[in-house]
Amino acid sequence: MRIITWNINSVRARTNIVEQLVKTYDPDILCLQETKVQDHMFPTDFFEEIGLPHLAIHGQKSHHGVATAAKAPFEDSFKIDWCEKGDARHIAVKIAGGPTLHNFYVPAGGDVPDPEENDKFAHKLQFMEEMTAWSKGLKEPSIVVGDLNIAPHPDDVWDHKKLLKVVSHTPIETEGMMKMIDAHGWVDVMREFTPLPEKLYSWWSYRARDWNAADKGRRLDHVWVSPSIKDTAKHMEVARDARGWEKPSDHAPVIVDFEF
Amino acid sequence: MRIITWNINSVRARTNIVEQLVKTYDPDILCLQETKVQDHMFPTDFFEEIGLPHLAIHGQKSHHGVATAAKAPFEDSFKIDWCEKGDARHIAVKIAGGPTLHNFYVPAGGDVPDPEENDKFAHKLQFMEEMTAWSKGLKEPSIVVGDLNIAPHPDDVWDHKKLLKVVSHTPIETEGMMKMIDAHGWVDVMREFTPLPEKLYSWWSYRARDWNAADKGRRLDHVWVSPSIKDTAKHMEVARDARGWEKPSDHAPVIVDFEF
DNA sequence: GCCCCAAAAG
DNA sequence: CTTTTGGGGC
Repeated sequence: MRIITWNINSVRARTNIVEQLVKTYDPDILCLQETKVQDHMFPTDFFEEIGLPHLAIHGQKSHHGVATAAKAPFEDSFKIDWCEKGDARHIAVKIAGGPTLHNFYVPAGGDVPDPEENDKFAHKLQFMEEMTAWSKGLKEPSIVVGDLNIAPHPDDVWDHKKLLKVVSHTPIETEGMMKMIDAHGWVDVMREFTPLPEKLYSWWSYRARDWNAADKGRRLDHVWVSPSIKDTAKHMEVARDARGWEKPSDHAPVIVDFEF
Repeated sequence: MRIITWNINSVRARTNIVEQLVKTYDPDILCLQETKVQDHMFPTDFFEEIGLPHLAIHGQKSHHGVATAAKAPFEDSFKIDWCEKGDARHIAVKIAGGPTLHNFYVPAGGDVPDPEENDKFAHKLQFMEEMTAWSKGLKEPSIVVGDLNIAPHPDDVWDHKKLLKVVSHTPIETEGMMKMIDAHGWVDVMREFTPLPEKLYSWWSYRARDWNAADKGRRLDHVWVSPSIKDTAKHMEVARDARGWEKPSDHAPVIVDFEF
């Protein structure tokens, strides 16, 4: 079973590359973030046409929004309202004969890494705290995927020192993420297959002139599994080629194959 | 010598179909209206690549804008500032070994066909008056092309009666256009090749569900020549197919072949 | 409908 | 750099 997670940066503006991803990498389940579309305007017909007719979507106008699309029906699906903000940042599905799959879009956190001065950063930290508490209490085997907007390790960014004061790689965020991982014993699947200290990125800014040559990337996207199902993950790759497709997202898809 | 006039509704948003037009219909001179781009941002490289490297452009930010592109150099080019508004609505070129070619974008005129209530309609009427006076004084053989935003004859619109109170087909506009034609003795080339009462359109609204089947068109685009060079026009067609291309303009190109 | 622009957001 | 929105224009 192949699961792909991808921050698509508007699903309606990028049906072309979603189709290209599905044709090229053939996911069984596709988890999207930043769909930027209300549920009643979601392109359901398109997902049917590309062979992923089963949808669990949680969207809002303009911002955020997540969607999980699959070849086969889910046993169940539900949303969690993190920070009681009504934001569309999470959707969970129960995979038939498999674990529960949580699709997250964690707040980016704005520019200033100070919760006193920047409400968006405070929101990001509170979101992580709630995820940490939730991780601690979580009993059933689960998968967390999505854009968590934090690159936790020095080798998850192109320049550790330069990024220590840049939101996504500040100590309060990276240490918070490690606490969240410890709270459940989450297994960082990407790093199981590409161990430290190898560089590993999933995001390259639109603003860079030549993103590929400059390679100033960050690993903002993640796939975590409960320790009890660690060995079900058989393969991982970052589909870096998709970052170079026509009208790309600034994120690359992360692909993981499981055997449940 | 093939001349094509086309309201392109943003030249930068439609380089694809400009290329398709050039490949399909191979104009020697292409006159565009509503280029919507300042001169320093005009896609000159693109026009070089498609074989029309010689440019006379008159643009402004956001609105209006005309451009005349050709395979061969012009002998001269100049602009006229109609109504002293500084609008980019005209560019003229002297064709080597041929007449002077005037490329116009006449004001659309807003919604309410009353010059007292609607400044845009007053502007349109004043523009026509200035063009009429200019036509009267014009000595050298000339060609006028462009989006004149008036469909003068009953068979230039899909429903004459329904459009009598709709800007582009009101009596004050259609009669004004006939006066302008008389002022110079302009020969309406499109109607030489497709005589009344045959229906002839060059524009179909974006808002129509199925523009082709409904066929609620108007002839807003024109090609006129001085009476002395009437017989140099050898062929005319409206490239209606272009209205159905990918991301179309709401206007179709008008093609005229000349032998100077 | 579809273009432009200006803001806000990433 | 790229997306969204809402307003203006046609």
